[in-house]
Amino acid sequence: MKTKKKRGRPRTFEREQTVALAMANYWLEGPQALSVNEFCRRVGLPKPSLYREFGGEDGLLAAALDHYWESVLAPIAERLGPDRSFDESTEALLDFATGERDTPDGCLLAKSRGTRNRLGPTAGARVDEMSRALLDTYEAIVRRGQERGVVRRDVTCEFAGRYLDTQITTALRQAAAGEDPSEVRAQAELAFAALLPS
Amino acid sequence: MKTKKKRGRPRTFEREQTVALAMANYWLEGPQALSVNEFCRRVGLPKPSLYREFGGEDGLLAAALDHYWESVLAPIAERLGPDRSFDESTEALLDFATGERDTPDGCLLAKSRGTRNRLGPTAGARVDEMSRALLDTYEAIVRRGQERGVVRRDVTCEFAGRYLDTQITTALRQAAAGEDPSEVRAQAELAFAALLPS
DNA sequence: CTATTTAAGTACCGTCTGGTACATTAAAAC
DNA sequence: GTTTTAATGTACCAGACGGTACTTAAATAG
Repeated sequence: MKTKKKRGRPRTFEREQTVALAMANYWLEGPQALSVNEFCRRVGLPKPSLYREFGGEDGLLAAALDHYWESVLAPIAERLGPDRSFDESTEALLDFATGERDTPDGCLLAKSRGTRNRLGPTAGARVDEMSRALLDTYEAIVRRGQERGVVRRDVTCEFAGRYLDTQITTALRQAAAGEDPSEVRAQAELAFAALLPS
Repeated sequence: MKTKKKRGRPRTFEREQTVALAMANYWLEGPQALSVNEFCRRVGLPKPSLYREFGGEDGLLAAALDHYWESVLAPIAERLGPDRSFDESTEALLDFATGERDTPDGCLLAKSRGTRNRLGPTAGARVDEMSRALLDTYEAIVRRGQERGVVRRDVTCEFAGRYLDTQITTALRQAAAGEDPSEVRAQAELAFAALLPS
């Protein structure tokens, strides 16, 4: 299909770049702390352009979350695949939570989950989907660990998956709050140790 | 000393009652979610009275936090005294975090800590003091547990105290988010198990 | 050329926020 | 009585918020 020329004024709006900027800004400050006004001011974008493209604050955050999933979380989740051991997987998760990075501290999804009930319907639904996908990943990690005998079997993998989720979320929150990464990591490792066979 | 009569119009403002209402409302909704306007509207209090008594939002929250400490946390902390075993202490903490109550879910101090950097100077200082006092309590609980051999000795009691604080804060946050109390309790108990001797 | 279509961007809307000026009221002091 | 003091409460402030009407600009269609 040929891209037939459109009729009106040509678009100068760069959607991808705007979404990336939205992700970076929401990531840095948290969804509740960044206003539409402030974001438009920062990136030099007229508000009507934003509203035409994203429908409003809810749509902008949803687009930012989608981009965050595609560019940050999905690649990490993939690398937690079945060829990795339980220890390697938890190690990788802790690296993400507390490692040195050029990106903001913490996790955009974790910050969004922290204010879940103050999100719009679209962004809220995205958060729920992604949380569900993460939980499934954690559950699979635990299940493989149980099969290989490195995770205790007297808890269900669903429960242990939720426990893993809770502990990682906690570590991400601490990292975002600026706590000492080595302290955060040590506490998380202690929490993970509760999953080992007794 | 005799209470000599004051000169101007007599005061009808009830400070204690207002502080109690402020505590209840901040507890229920979180410090960031309750505006001065909304609070005054709810309790039928003119804003100038509030500003004369508390100086502003910061002072009101600080007063509410003081009241919370005196009426809620200090009585609990006292009951965690040296006559209690480690298990009894953690049990009592979990009861506070997840038990049935007539008060709001979660903990006003925990909610305030979650938004520490958006607090005013006075309320922020109160939060820091109370957090410090809690940490000391947790550390003492761990130390007694170590002395009695029910807590592993290969971690410092400072570190284990911070770990306890992290886990209790997490449980309180989950409870405030409306998660199933038995699930919250089970996860916290698993996390506490990491402190037992191996 | 003119008409039409589409995007860009100024300038505004109503609502809420934390905070306050000021007129009013009720007591004690004289 | 009048004056003085201190509390009350209406009515306001400037600024920020999410969102939008409308003018202007830039392209194609005829």
